Amino acid sequence: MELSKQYNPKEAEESHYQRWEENGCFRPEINENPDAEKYSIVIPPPNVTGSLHMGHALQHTIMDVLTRRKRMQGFRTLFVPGMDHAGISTQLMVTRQLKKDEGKTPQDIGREAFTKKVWDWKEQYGGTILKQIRREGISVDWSREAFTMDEGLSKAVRNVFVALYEEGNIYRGARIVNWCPKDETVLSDLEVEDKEKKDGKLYYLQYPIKESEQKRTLTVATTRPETMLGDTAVAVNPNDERFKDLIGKTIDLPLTNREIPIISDEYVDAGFGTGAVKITPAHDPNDYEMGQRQNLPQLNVMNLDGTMNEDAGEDFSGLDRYKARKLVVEKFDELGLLEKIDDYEMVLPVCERCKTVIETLISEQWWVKMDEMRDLALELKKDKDYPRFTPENPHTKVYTDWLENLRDWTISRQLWWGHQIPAWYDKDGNVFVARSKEEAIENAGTDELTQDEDVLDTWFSSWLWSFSTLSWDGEINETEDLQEFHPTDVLVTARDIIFLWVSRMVMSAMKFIGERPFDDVYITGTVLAKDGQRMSKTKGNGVDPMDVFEQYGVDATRITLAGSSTGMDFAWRDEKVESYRNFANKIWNATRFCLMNAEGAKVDLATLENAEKIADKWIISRLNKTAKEINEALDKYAFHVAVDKLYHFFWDDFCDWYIELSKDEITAGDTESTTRILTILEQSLRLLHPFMPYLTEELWHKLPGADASLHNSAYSNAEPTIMLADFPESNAELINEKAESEMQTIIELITKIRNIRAEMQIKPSDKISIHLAGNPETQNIFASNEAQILKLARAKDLTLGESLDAPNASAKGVLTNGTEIAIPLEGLIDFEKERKRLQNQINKLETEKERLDKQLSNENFVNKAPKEKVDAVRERVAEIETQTKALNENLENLG
RNA sequence: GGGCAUAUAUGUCAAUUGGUAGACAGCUUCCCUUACAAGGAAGAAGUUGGAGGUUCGAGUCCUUCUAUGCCCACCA
Repeated sequence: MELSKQYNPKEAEESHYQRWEENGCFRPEINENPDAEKYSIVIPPPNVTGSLHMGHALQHTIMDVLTRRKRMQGFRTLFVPGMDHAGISTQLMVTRQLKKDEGKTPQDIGREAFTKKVWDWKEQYGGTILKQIRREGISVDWSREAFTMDEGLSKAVRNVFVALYEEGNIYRGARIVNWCPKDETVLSDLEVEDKEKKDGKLYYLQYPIKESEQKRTLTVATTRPETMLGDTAVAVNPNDERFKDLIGKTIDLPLTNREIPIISDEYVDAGFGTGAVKITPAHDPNDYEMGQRQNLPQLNVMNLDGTMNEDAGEDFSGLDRYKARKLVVEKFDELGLLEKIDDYEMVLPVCERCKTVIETLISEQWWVKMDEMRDLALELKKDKDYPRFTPENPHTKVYTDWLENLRDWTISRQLWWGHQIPAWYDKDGNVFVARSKEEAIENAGTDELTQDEDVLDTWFSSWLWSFSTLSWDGEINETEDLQEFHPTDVLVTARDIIFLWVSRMVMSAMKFIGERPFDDVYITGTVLAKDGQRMSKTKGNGVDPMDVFEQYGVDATRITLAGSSTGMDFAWRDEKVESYRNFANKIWNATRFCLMNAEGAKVDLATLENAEKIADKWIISRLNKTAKEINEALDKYAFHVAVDKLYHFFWDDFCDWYIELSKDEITAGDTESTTRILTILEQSLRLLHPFMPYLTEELWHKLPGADASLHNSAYSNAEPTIMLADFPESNAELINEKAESEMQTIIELITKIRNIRAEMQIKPSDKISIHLAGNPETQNIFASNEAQILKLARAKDLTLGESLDAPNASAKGVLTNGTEIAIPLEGLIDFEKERKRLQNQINKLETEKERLDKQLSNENFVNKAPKEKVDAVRERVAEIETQTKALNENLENLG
């Protein structure tokens, strides 16, 4: 069988996924071991809007690496896929589409028709996402795919709502809220973003004080003059001497016919602005609170679309808020009451989705009291230390701090896309919260009921995700999946939803399941654009993972992402994927080489245990050590360490040294050697598989002897696939430090000779002679590897002895263990060049020795540092002395 | 305003508990050697942002400064 010279990812990516899926490899049921430990992960459901971005690819890769390794280790694994209906975003997008296609608004076509359109939209774009998830190669169980609007998950939402309502943890009430005038819905605090406004203004308005003889005024400063129409007081600090006499007096509020009191409140900072604050309880959160304290009336002057209402007065009613602002300022100017306008940099709250500046206003909404659930989550962290964050810092602290300051959660949204609130009203406005309309009718004793128009916040369904995806719906509370897979093992997600989602999942699971939703939380870094900026559509600096898949292959992309995953943010670089694309090609070609010579051999694990030669013992030791390091790294979520070890093991140890050292035997068809190299290759492919599933599967099937007998025992009856092969664990007995150090000496020798050849500009085609002088043990090592040394150093003969037997006209060198090297160069040697070369090496060593001598002459170091550190320095000094001595002699002998 | 993180070779990033700094890409020289030029061989390249301190020893710990980023809170 002959492989092509280059790896073509597309071929490998074409068929395997479908086969894995059809064979049930992604399902936990494939595991036949009744006692298998379980491992489960639920995917953070991507929004049905848009498509997957690099952050998804990163998270998904990491979850899949974890899952695939555990599966190979024989765990009963479940990786649940799904999507989120993403209320506001989706409604926003479909609304835009509707406007574009038909020039209509949702109201024009009505609730039913609109939601149908959203479902169509969901089918289309959701379908794209599902395709993309498949392309990523992640081993999710599609038979358990979930969507937050599914029947079961919706039932869970209703039951949770009713349960919380019945115990008084959900209530309806008018409070000050964040309102998006464009989307015309309430937003929770977490859905509001800050936006810098550089050209902001601070307006100083003079308010006339009633019954003051000299027409005194009190100046207030505001960034939102239009809200003065809703002012119901002016507040000053009680200790502010300037205004003490004014407290209790009243203001004739311009542009209105209202009279408002001047009050005192500790909240006012006398040192800021004018020291007097206009108070608008209906349109500012701080003013709202002061209003509550001081019993001030709330005057709502705004409509829900951001225009002013009748209470703003005739002149303003119906005006857009910004036009109203302009008009208020103009009128104050006309009245001679506009003191000044200052430039003022400020931060404006905007809607996270549509970026419209939000308004704060009073509105009747549904709320969840979080106190009890918050305490459950805090106790879980305090008593059991769940969930454990990676990286621990800063997430643990941020998480607990946030919980400690948690406020009630606004859960209603004025949208049509989502779970409609299970509350019904009768003619008199009495509310009946129930699991269904029938139940509500029963409770109300009438069927003249109308359901609450609003839907629930998207997060009110996704906060149940860890268990609602395992078939819990609030009626069936004990499901097999729940029993088996909850709590899940780890949640892998991005930083920005720790509060929105992670913390809420903990609270809901503690409340409704009575246990944590996951043990660990791995927070990935952000994938930044090449320029180090955040990727964004507006900047156009985004990189689409699908394009990268197309160009470099899925596997190269996956291992790039995993290799970059230190928990820190990192900038995306095409060069990085390119080097892993090359790595994939390297793996392909190494396999190609092995297969070209595999006649009569097949994978046989026994060949790992009976190695005689140093090189074999060495590579087996390296393999086992690498397996150990990879397993340890993955246990700690140190993905970059695992990738680094794999890369260097495969490329440096296996390809550059082992294949080269074994080449003669392999090409000669020595069956034991070919069997062994195939076996080591096969083990390497297994280690690589979680990162590079397609390539490794493609190659594995080409290996003779790769069949179901290599599966983990939990999968003996499954169709052969590397994804069910036993993941290599490290066998401590096969880690051989002696072989590693002997091999190191051989590598050092060959490298040294190559270095001499390069520096002395010996042509690659010129075969040299090598003279070596060293202790008997070293001589032995070299003697038993003579053929390989000759080949890799491009030499014709090797002379070994206790002392050097070579002409003066030789290039010389010395190894760390004191072994001397001479390469005769009759006529070719440039003595001046050689002298320089030797002197250079001596200088380097002496610089190092000077530093070490200084350390050793420091009594404090010798006395206080650990003995092994001191000994190591002494040993190194001894090595340097031997080497410099030999080099100096060589230098002298040059004449 | 508060909190946190980051600053290491030209670039992007690593560096387990403090033990004297590595990878990839790029660069220089040589080689199409029968797995791979998406390759092989050999190299050059860093006062670890600045300044102090603790320590026998600091990229790592402490203080401070500078720059950048993130989060939280929002004084009108």
